[in-house]
Amino acid sequence: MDINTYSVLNPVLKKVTCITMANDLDYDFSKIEPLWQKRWQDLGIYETDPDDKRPPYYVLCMYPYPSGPAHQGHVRNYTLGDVLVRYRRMCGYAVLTPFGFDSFGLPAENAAIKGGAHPKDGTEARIKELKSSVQRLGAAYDWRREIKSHDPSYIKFNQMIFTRFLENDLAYKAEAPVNWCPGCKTVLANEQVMGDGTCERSGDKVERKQLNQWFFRITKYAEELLEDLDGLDWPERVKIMQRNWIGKSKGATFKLKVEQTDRPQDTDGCEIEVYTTRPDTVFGMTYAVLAPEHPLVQKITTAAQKKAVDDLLEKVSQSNEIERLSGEGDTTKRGAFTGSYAVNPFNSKRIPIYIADYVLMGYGTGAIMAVPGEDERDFEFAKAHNLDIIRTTRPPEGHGETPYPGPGIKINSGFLNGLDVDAAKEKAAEWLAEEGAGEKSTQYRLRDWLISRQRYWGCPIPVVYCEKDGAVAVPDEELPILLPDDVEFLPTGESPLKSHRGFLNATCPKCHGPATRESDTMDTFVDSSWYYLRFCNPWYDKAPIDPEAVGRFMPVDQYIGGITHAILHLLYARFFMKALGDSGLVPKEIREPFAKLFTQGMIRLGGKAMSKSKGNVVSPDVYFKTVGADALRLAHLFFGPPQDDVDWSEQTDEIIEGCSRYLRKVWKITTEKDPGIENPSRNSAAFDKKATDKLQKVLNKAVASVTEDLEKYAFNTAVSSCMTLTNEINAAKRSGAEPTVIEKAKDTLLLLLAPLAPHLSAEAWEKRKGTDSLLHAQNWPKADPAFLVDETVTMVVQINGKLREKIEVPSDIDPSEAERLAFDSPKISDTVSGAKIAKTINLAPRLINIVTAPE
RNA sequence: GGGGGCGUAGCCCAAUCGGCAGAGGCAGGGCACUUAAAAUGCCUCAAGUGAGGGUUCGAGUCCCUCCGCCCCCA
Repeated sequence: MDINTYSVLNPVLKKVTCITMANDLDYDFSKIEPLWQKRWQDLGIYETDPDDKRPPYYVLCMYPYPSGPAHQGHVRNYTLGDVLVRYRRMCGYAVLTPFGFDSFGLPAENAAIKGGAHPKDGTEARIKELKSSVQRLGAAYDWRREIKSHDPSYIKFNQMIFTRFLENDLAYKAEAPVNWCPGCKTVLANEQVMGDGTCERSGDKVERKQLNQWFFRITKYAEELLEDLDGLDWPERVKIMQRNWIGKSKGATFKLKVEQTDRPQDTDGCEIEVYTTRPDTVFGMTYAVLAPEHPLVQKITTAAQKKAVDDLLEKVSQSNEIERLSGEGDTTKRGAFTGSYAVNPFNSKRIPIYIADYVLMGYGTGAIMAVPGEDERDFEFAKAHNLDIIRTTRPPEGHGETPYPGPGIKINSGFLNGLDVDAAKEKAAEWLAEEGAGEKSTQYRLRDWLISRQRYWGCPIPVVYCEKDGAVAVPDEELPILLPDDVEFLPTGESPLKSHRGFLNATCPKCHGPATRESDTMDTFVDSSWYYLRFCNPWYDKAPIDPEAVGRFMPVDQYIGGITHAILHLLYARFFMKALGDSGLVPKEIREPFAKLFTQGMIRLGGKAMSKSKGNVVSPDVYFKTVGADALRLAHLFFGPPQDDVDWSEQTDEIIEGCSRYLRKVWKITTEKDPGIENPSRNSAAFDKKATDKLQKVLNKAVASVTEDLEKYAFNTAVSSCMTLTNEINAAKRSGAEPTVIEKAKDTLLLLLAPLAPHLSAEAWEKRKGTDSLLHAQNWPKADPAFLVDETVTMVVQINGKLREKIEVPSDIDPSEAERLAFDSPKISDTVSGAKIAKTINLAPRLINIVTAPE
């Protein structure tokens, strides 16, 4: 036996961790693991074809961005997926287990700007690294199906989908405010804007700017996206996040006439449409507020107020939404009077019109009626600007001066007086409809999906602009539009496509005149919104998606990924499923892509999620070398419930070492020669019956509980059950249990470990059964129910809920007999004698609780 | 500010429907093996469940309040 100590310098913990291991010459994981990885690949046992007769089962881990070698977050994700793949395969399913790379995206381009490799070369190198760590982990994939977003064929079909969306009015171009960094001269995604409103790269103050951009009409599906959540087997918190994101609210819209301006000729007949979720509070409206971006602002601002309004507009243009809605800062400086008034249609009262930063143009109508008596923010604003405050709901006793948004009886509300809030909402909406002044209205917070990116490393949007025909889609036969390779990456912030003549010069498909190509590329969320469909048949060349293969494999039976994608990716993919169906690209019946979702917990280090961008990555490589992939995988499963976060620390290294130790123990037990088997002269009568029975019981219970645990993804307890069985095999050997049963227990242990520690169990199995028998092609073991029930159980006897006695009773004991036994036992009879018994809770054979009556 | 989650031995975590607080691991202690150590095997130690209140015959589990940590939205 060799002993090696490896020193591991953990760059973030700034600490040297020693991993000590003994190399049992037989269990040489560094040889076994690559060998089995190659064998599974060569045998193709995880390759599934459409004509497979077994029932299909689609397991998918989220499409990773190739950021280089894997880190522990990847390890966890692919380990969870692989356990399910191998388990379902042993249960008799034709498992579809593809893998691919979300290979477009900003980091590769930023690296090129900083003087690194061309995004294409850099990305391909990163893919190689990630793929190699994933393969070294031993996760089973059908690599024939590999997809990369930047493959010309994927680009072609991505562009085709865009064209179909354009034809079906699901894609359109419009002006939209974007985050603009004046330093980088580029548009930023929301997540690139820091909390204080500065650019994450240059630190410049981010501005809002209007740009003409491409959108996908996801709002068309707002209601369906909301309703279909109910039928999904997803974590409730993800569904809640999506519901909140879609943000459905019911209310009413109505118009306020604008009056008393200093330019009546401009504003005559001018109206402001407002949206409210509380039409019952209309009589409490004491002012109205427009968003600073509202088109009527300039028109209704009087000469006297112009300076105040312009100052506010200037201030607002420099702040982002988070600042605007945060409620911090001096409220008096966050709004300005326009000098004009509006008329409340309910009571014909004249109210002042303000503009304020807390009203956003993108939500509702961009204008609100302000009810400071019932709304916190309106209240603050009214106080600061000395505006009237009228209550319209009677607050509970002792509520004080503050606004009261809750339920109650309407007051100060004309014809709504005396009604409760809900009835008043209805009645106010009815009144609006009768008067023709407004109507009931449902609003969604969800906005259309802006897919334009002023960047190089993404899928080009297949459109050309022609002086005569305007924006024209590139015909399918001219696709793909590929990115030119001969570009320079300069830190100007401008996409190199914008100045690449060869790329920009195009011919209009309609008039064949000169045209300019669109230089924006697509958001990478587009690529990841349909890759799971392409996986069903990645060889299909007639269309982006093979409807037949999709019909067979979709929806994804188990989708696995991080909670970080709870909103955007999952919502976009759900939208795509519906939009692709309505565009005729997939069968219309499949409306949801992911039947079941599992969100794994984060791996954290230094309080942050482990990721390359945060610079706190711990590579699995050192563990592959020191303890092997199986031990690392087992530890990831054993850390705790897979949905919980894990803090990477010295403790995790200790757990990994413990798992390594455990696997060496398994190897020793399952591969050693047992003398009992070799010596046929010993007959079964000589063996310890009790120890044999005990092993049978533990063995079958382990099968039952591991199966149950795998079904509910309690991998930590599944590992624990395997450890219990292992310990029991050792105990059974010591106490002389029947060798045939011991050998059966060893076989079973390997079967149970097959999904969890695949390499070791496969090798040990082969040593036991010969090269013709492949562990991972075996059937999943079944527990014999005869061994799952115990003949006797320990019955607990309580007095007033406190444990007083334990009695061993037959498990099928008659309840009255059990009660008699309980009362007859000395400890109980001593305590209870003389006391009055109020009642007895009889849960024989598990528990009896005797409740005494107070004296 | 709103929404969601978590809190059990020194540590990571178990605990079906509310029914004996402990399955497993790490660390600690002891024993065996060894010239010795490592490795291995066996044995052993440990909290009353963040705090307070409520419901109940019985609460880690259900309800309320508070504390601490994390995530999402604003």
